[in-house]
Amino acid sequence: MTKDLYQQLARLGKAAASPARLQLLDLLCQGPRTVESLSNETGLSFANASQHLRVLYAARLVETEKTGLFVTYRLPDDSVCSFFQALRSLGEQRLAEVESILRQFRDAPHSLEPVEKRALLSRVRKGDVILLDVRPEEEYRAAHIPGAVSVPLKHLNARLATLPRGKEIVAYCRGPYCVLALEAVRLLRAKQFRAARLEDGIPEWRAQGLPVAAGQDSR
Amino acid sequence: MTKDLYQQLARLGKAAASPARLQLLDLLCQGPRTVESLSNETGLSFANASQHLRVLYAARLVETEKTGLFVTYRLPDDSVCSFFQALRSLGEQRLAEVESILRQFRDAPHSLEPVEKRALLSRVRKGDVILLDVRPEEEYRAAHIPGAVSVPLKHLNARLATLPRGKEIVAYCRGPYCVLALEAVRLLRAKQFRAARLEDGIPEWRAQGLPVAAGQDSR
DNA sequence: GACATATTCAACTAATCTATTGAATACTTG
DNA sequence: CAAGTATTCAATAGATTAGTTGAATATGTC
Repeated sequence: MTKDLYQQLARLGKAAASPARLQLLDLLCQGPRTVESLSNETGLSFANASQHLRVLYAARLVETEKTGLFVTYRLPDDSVCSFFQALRSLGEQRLAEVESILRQFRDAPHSLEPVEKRALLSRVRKGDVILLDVRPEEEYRAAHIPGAVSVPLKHLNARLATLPRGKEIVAYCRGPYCVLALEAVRLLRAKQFRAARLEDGIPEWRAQGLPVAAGQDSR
Repeated sequence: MTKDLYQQLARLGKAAASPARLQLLDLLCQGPRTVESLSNETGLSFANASQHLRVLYAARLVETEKTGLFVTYRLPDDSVCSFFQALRSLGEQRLAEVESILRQFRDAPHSLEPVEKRALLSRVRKGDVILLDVRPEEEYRAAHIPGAVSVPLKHLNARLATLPRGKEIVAYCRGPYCVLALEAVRLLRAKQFRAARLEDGIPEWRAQGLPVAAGQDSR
């Protein structure tokens, strides 16, 4: 009977055994997306992305919703993202290569200290700090830190004029291993803005019991 | 750079993609063991068990220690067992087949209600309840619930005479999916003992912050 | 109904994985 | 040093997986 258990759990292990599928899961942690969007974001060919999504679907790790021509893939509940984070945590503890990658992110200049996150929220509410969400807007709409402004990295240059120079700017993206916020901070500081990177993405933020909003930018 | 991350995490996924390796990890959660012991307990051939252990070693999920002819495999730290439990938890939430297996265990007669575990400890200390650890003795020595008596299932019949009839007996083994305690309870009740099964194994017990002892039975 | 679009399927090739078998290695014992 | 024991390695065959290519399917538009 317990052979069955290991057989079933191995289904999940197999689903997690491909770099492509892990990247898809990581993206879906930020919010639901279509196959086209996932293909674009990951660089996988269309057919290949679809194939991997079917594998994840067979393992019950994703759900689908069809709207007209478009199929939207989403994570069925938090357990899948929690599992992805457990896998990543294990990697951080057991694999020097993962620790090294994380170290590179953390040693990058202008990373926010692991400050009390609620203090950050408070300063954002007071207007003392501008919080930028530099992910693609569909991810912002799915979930974002309250008070954050959506300025996708690819639009950052065009939006610089709208950013106040006198205030500190904190940028975040998909989490500890995402380069978007690093890039944004680099760009902002090159233009003499005071900027820093927040390591947390939405899943990490949510896991700490911190508040999360959704929908359009309320500005 | 983040492609690297997924590549590295996929190493861990691949290690977890085999039923045989998951069973080995599950056993090692109970304590260190030799190849021979692992082979016997899992039913894998010697060479096959060794091969899978080498894969786990390459993924940095196990460590080895050689003593004379014998190689002892162990989990390097709690993160590996925590990951196994995260995988199992995901299975419980996402796979009907895993939920069904768990249901079969929970619906078995004479399973202890998820009672306050500290109350159980108290009653064991008072001598009101006899707590039996029915795993192989080497697992008991590695770690056990304080106050538990080691009576491996295969020796239970021979040890019946030493068990008091007037007291309640609670048996536990490797965790929610282990049949040893179910079998022990069945046997005990057939001989008119008052017996029940505790679902928790040592990893589950430890994860709840409950105390764990190690070494020989102190009776 | 033809055409366009989004997605999935099927077939193929190459790579990877699993279990077995027999050999090799490392260590112990007499 | 030979023999025994525990473990790992290498080779093999068969099974499974990954990515590509082209076809098929489902839906929308005109």
